[in-house]
Amino acid sequence: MSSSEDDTPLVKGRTENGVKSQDRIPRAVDEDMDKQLPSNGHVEPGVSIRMGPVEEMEVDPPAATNATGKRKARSSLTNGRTYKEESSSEDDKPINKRRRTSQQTKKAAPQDSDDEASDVPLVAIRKPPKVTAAQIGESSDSDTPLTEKLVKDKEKIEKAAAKEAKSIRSKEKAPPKRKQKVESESEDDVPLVAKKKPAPKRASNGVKKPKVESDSDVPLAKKAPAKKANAKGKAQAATPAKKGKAKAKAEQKTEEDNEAQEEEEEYRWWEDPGQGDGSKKWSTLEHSGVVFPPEYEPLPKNVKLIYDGVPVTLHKDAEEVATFYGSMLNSTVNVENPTFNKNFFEDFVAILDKTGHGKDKDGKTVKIKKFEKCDFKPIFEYFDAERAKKKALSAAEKKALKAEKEADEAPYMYCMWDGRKQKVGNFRVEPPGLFRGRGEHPKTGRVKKRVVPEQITINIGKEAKVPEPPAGHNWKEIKHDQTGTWLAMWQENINGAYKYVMLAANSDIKGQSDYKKFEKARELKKHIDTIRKDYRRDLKSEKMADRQRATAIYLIDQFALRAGNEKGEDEADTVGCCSLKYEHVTLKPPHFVIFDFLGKDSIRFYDEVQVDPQVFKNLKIFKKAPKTTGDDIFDRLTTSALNKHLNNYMAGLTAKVFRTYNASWTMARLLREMKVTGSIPEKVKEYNDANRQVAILCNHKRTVAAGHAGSIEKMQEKINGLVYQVWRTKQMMIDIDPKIKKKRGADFFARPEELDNEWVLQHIDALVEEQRQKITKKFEKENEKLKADGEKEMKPKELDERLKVAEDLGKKMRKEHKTGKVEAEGKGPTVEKMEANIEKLNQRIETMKVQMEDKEGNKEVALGTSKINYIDPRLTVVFSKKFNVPIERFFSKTLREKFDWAIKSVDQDWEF
DNA sequence: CTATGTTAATCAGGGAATTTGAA
DNA sequence: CTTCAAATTCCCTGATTAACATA
Repeated sequence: MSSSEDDTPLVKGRTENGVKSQDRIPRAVDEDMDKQLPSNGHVEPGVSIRMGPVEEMEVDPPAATNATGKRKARSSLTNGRTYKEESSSEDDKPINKRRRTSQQTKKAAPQDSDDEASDVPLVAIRKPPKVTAAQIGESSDSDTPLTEKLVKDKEKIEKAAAKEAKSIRSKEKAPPKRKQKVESESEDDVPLVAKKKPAPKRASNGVKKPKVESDSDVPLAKKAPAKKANAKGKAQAATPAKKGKAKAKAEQKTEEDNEAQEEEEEYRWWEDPGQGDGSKKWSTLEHSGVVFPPEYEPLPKNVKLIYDGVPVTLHKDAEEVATFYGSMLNSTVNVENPTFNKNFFEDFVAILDKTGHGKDKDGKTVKIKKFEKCDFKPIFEYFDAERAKKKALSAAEKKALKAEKEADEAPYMYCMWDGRKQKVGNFRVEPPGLFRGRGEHPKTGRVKKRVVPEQITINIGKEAKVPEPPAGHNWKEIKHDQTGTWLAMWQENINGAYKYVMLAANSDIKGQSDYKKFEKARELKKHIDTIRKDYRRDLKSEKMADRQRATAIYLIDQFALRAGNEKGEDEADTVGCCSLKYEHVTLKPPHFVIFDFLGKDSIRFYDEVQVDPQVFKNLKIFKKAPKTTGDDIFDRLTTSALNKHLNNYMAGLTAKVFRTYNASWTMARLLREMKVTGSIPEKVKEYNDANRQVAILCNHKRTVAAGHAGSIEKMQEKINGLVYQVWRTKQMMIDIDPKIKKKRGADFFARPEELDNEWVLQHIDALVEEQRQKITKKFEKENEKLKADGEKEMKPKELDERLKVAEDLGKKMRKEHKTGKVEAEGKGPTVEKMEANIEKLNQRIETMKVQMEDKEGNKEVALGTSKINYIDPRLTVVFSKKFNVPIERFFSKTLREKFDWAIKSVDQDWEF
């Protein structure tokens, strides 16, 4: 921690704007942040001005701390209310964020009480932009704060339990289904064997077939039986009685197959102490190179781009670009993006200029000048039809096609890495197309060119046979770089980015780095206290650079921000911690901060949090005039400086480790606190809830499904229908026993307000319509049958007759609604029976409500990313073992493969 | 800047869950 | 009313590749 270095003014400071923050924070600033500073409050580097004891710095008015203030601040949070009620923007806030706020504010331990408000005029508080409506979706949330919902989790479970239990029952009751599933599973696994089997066959015509494949294949098959007993024993041990017999058996079988294969050569690298400490990643490496996408197939003669009403013939290369666009007309995200269209058209015209423009049917040149005059519809329709054709193929044909493709690609799917067979990840060269940069990427829509072998560098063992480039071509270069983990590489034409062919996630090498990642995060545990202590101290450092750094680490640690490297002009304008700009952080006295910015992938990060008063103060300083919109908040901090500092605490510690650490730590805590006693589905739900909290912490989002609003509405309608049914049943009670009205009170029998007259009438109409539809459908079907049997059809009059049932229903219900009297239904109706019915209905209403809330709260949270990248898989394995839930409930097949090391390496006492 | 890994959302396809229909 | 199968909807997975972090 060489402070002199931190001290040095950074070249990178935003001096262009004349905005330069002072190296040191003059006391005056801290005490009176209002006071304008000279824009060049620059102090000679190296001349350390001691500003007196740190304590003095916090003697600012707000720092007149006391325990009361502290408690006050806390309590106002704990119930998650005080702040919420003040928050004018609450309704605009995404639902998951609300939960986040309440949960996270708790995290930020307030230290000093703070009446900063009096101290400084408020920085303008921005409301969250309305733009976000789409992202946020219609917050149909009631006024129930989600905090409360969290607290009510237990209740939820109980309610959900009914449903879940049902689903178990149905599962257990349906052996055929299960069997089917098992079969398909085993079928799924078989190809693993089969996949490799066709390979040798193909070798004869493929020529390229490396002997690697067959080498590994043969012994596998031979040795397999030896392991069987072992595998069987394991499978049984791991999955005690719980499982249905059929399933257990089938699974055992497939696992056998798998394990027989995998385990044969299994290298339990996580038990190998000397593993992976050098930079040399392999000694021998054999592989077959890459698969190129198919050549462009010209459109049929009758399918053409139409320009200005004229069908035009294009040169093959230009036509290909036209098809890139034409085939994606249904992708509104792109086609309606002006930048996308502009970029595409620019590149399209460039190609046309090179290859010649279009020709009409007489061979006359048609110059393509205006995007608006291009009509790609015929091309789109052609592709659409092709897609449909493919879809319409019979299952057998599809299977055959798939098998063929697999056979062709088989040689590329695996490589030999230090003699062990390993799966390759992305062995297919990315096909040409239009670049789909996310967010407002300035280059979105540009043509991503076809990659030729001459661009591709191959990395392979010295002794290995170099894969043949396609006929008539050469590789760019052959390397034998043992420090690299890639097999092939090329540079893409849009951003000049490097693309690597590497091993699959389930490979040893990837597993090892995954393992190391989590071990590193675990190691952070040992240092986190020191780090936190230090940054809290440095929040008050008199050196601007230190103070900024401390503040940044605080944010990264507390709110899981990313590091935030600087970005170039031709990239989407997104930020992380170090690149936060003036407008991304809004201060809201006394010590709330609103973050609102676009993070990685242009995903919005919006959060209102409570921060340490000193952090609040610091941010205010960092935002001080003359800084304004567009200026860096951390103008004296770079990610590399930050990481360099972190590295002092622990080798290899960087900003991103905090995300891993906090995510896994959070998960560990949640799982530890969990004492579930319920059924397996209940436990799974609990796990998922914890997973969700981590996802929220990391701000992992997904786009709201297209039909989401609709399905929520549908659910709400269903609930309302049930509520109405409850009302009807209650009236039946009166019908049976008029005296009961007095006994139970009028309130009990009142129709809930949300079901107003208009709604009821509409509801009745809907019910009637539903009935009519049903009856009509049935009628038509019967008629069809009669016709098929050669008998004469029923007359339309018959239908009318039948439809009367529906009409009668409508009449009856409208009358009920008008009079408020409902005749008791069912045989031998009694008050008790009605009560029971109501109970049942209410039960259903409750479960549906829970379901709906879950769905709503989930609509934009993606659980997968945290599960794949942030949550130490060993936590899940431990949970699975401890609570006796099969790991399959948490990890899909691919994840089980990826986390093989975790599944095999821990027992239930392991801790993160 | 270059190079190499890691993390991330999206999309299409398919399997699972649910509903519907018929016996 | 139950059961079973077909139809439909829903949701998860896996593949893809962009976008980040880091040295």
